[in-house]
Amino acid sequence: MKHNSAPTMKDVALEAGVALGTVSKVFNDLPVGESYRLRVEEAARKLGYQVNSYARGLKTNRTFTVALILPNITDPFFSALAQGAYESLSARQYRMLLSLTSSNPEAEQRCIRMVQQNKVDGIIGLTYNPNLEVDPALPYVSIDRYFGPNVPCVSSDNFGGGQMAAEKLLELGCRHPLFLRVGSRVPGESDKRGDGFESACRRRGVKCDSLRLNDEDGLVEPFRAFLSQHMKGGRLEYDGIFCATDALTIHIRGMLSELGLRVPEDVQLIGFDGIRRFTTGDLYCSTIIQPIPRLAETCVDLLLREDRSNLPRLICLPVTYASGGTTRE
Amino acid sequence: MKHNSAPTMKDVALEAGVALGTVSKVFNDLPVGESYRLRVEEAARKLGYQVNSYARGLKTNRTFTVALILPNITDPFFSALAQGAYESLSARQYRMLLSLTSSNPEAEQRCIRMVQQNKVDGIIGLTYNPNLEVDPALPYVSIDRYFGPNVPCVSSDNFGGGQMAAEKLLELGCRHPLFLRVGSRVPGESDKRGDGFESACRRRGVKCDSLRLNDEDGLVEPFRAFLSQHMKGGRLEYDGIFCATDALTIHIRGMLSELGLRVPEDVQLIGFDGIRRFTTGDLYCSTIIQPIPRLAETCVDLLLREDRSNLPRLICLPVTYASGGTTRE
DNA sequence: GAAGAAAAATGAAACGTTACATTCGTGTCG
DNA sequence: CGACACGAATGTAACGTTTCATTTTTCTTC
Repeated sequence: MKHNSAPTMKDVALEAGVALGTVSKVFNDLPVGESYRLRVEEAARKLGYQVNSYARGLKTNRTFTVALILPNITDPFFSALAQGAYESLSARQYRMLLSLTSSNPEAEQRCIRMVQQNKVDGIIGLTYNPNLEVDPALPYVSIDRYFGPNVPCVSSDNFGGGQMAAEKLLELGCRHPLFLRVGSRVPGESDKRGDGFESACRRRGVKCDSLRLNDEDGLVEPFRAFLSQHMKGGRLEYDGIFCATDALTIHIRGMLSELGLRVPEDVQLIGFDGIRRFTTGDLYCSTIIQPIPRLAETCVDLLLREDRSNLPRLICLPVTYASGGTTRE
Repeated sequence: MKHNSAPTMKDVALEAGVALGTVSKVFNDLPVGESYRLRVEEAARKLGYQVNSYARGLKTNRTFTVALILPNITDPFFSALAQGAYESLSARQYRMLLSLTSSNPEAEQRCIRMVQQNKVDGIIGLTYNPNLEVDPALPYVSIDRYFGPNVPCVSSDNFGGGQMAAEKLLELGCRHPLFLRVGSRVPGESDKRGDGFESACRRRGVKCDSLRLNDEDGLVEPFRAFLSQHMKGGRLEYDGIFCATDALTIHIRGMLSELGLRVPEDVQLIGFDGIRRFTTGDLYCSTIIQPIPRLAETCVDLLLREDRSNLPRLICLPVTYASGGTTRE
């Protein structure tokens, strides 16, 4: 043993008494005479050889690494997405580079740049920056945000989910539905939740109000103000609220009960996402469930598709409704 | 423009009319004449050049990438850890490769192998496999599991936290404490929680029972059986339970209330971890809080320390107690 | 058994960097 | 005014792979 540094293919070739190219073939599962393969494998084991994927990546321009860009990893929706993406990727022998942006457009751009330097094979991104610059040669799949015809976008059926929420609420006896969302910086596919909700109400001939809370102002005060405006004789004008996310639903439920309004007796609530409780795994509220693992898997499938000539522009995955105690059923 | 492939340093050098080495210096912040630097930067911008970190990694043996190995990313404790690790790493311009193992020893070994191939600069691992083979030349920091004198282990002060729980429970009037854990495959630092608890009880002259639930059998039935054995005239023999994790605490609280036992009136509960609720951010239960961001930051610090000659063997970070409604205070 | 074809192993070139030994140019001092 | 020294740019040799044009071996067939 001469060097104390990591053994290379050359060392293995020397040890096994074969040529460099032969060693390469063995580690790439290319046809090699059985006796050679055995000798090489033996030598590699003895030396503790491991392929250097940086050298390999340099030569082949494939790194078997995909970057996942998310706002954060603590939000259960994002962590479920990451878990799903990891599982789909590792099933195909891919590694996952995780980048977190705090929903900050500059951080998003920095991530993209950093990740492009790293020469990943593709990016799955859930980003808000409206004018991200990303190398068009690098496969990119966007979650929940449509960038244009040459970047596939994967999302749940937000419109359909909104309709579903409306129909459920009406079916459960609501007469005055309200749609509630917190204002996001930038339009995304999830805005269609409200569109679907309103469309279904209209079709059923029910008037539907909507309120957009500004998260910079804090949710609490503006919502209180809104509520007091819409109280008539101690009762809330609205008897059903569709909230754009489960997180919002939880907040709203808290605020309603502080004001003495009972859920679901006085007001029924439906959320969106299908986030589940830590350890018990049950839902926080009645909600439209996004198929998170399928969402992640679809992203990976699309990203790693061999034939990239005819990719779908926008994929909407079906959602389902489930009761979680904030509706009367 | 000749190639349609990504521009290289050679292209930049050609465009700027300087030598290859000069371009390299510019991108490594080495001293270069100002006029040259400007020319190179201009050319790079024009061509859209980005450093190829695979080529760089091959040459320098540094990749500015660290692997984080966790059982999963959906458990809030792990995702908080990942978030903290990401923040500490990205502050130092490092990228994070995430590997998930499902606590499966073979998956753990596969991860290590895969990650070693990828020539990361170091590994932060929260693993259970007792005989992991990891390249001793590769910096490794273990979370919560002591591997030996040459692998630094970062954990919370589990023993101290256990003591703290005992003291709190006794102070709040408990006379018959119980320690509850679910059996993990392999010993880790977190086992000391029970040791600390028992030691503090002993010192105060209080008898302390302990129960180890086997998670393969399911928690529910064995715990029910245990409870019924320890009921005396409709009252539980134990008036305070220290659960080894918050997750367990939540389960236990559910089972107790199903049996008509009130928390905290009849039984007080203290958990461990300091997991916080989705969106509201408050605690699930009275608990010993682990300083998760500091835990993560410490791992990164230790891993990226220049001088690796004199690393601490075992670091215990201080924990704190906070009430979360499952104790009487 | 020799010649030719097919199959398989070989080894050199290239991938895009960095690092180092060279060369070049400028300014200083005798 | 020439020689020297110093700083700065240059260009080449690695880094550890893959790939492909060669060479070598093996097998057919007459």
